[in-house]
Amino acid sequence: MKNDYVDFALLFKALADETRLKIIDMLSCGGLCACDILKSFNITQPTLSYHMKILTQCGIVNANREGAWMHYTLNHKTIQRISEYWNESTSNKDDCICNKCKRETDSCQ
Amino acid sequence: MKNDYVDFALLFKALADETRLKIIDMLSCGGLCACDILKSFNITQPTLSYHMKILTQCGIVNANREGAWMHYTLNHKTIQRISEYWNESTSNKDDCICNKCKRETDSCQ
DNA sequence: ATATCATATAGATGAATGTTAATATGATTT
DNA sequence: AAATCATATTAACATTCATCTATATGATAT
Repeated sequence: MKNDYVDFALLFKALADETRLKIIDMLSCGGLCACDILKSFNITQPTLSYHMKILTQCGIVNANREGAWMHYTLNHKTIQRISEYWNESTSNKDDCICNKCKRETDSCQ
Repeated sequence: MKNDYVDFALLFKALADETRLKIIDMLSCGGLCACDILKSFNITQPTLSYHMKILTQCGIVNANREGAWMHYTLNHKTIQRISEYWNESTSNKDDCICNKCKRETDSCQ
């Protein structure tokens, strides 16, 4: 349970940047290579590389080398997990953590 | 369009922290006051106040003073907006930004 | 009005983040 | 094997973030 918070905080951290949100949007109807993505931004190539690393390491984006190019696609499994987490975490549920907190004060660490 | 990225980056930034994710989870089946939330964490009262400010300022959490207490609830409108943004941004769409980028190279700033 | 309880603000601090220039690595072409 | 194109890594830097202690404010109870 606590691990969930850590894991998803990491995923949301990857989404907490305009550049990366735009990259995700750009990948939504198919893959692109780094050089194509770069054209749409006023950032240097190392900066893009840094952002792509964040997106790939947390599993939101897949990276595939195609010769000299890196081809990036969205990882829809992770995208779905984020969606599900958000829906579940923000909706009423029987085994809610808040009930637990009311019962046993120290159990929510 | 660009504003969307900035706005949602701010919302995801608010979600990019374990403590705040847990607070959201705790509020999911009803409201709580700050002092009750505080009991579940090993943080000081000012630190909690800081986190609540981040969550309320971006509109994810509602704050209502009830006498000496602050009563916090989830703002389901914002929560829904986040859900919709994520679904739309990560799914295929006709007017996708990537098509735009392919047509006119400089139009994606 | 004073004391107490609940919350907010200010200032300080160490750690993490986003960026760049410079350089390295990896793949393709000549 | 040398040159070139595409991408990654390193080191440095300014900025932002999460946290604390100390203090202030706001509300209730005595």
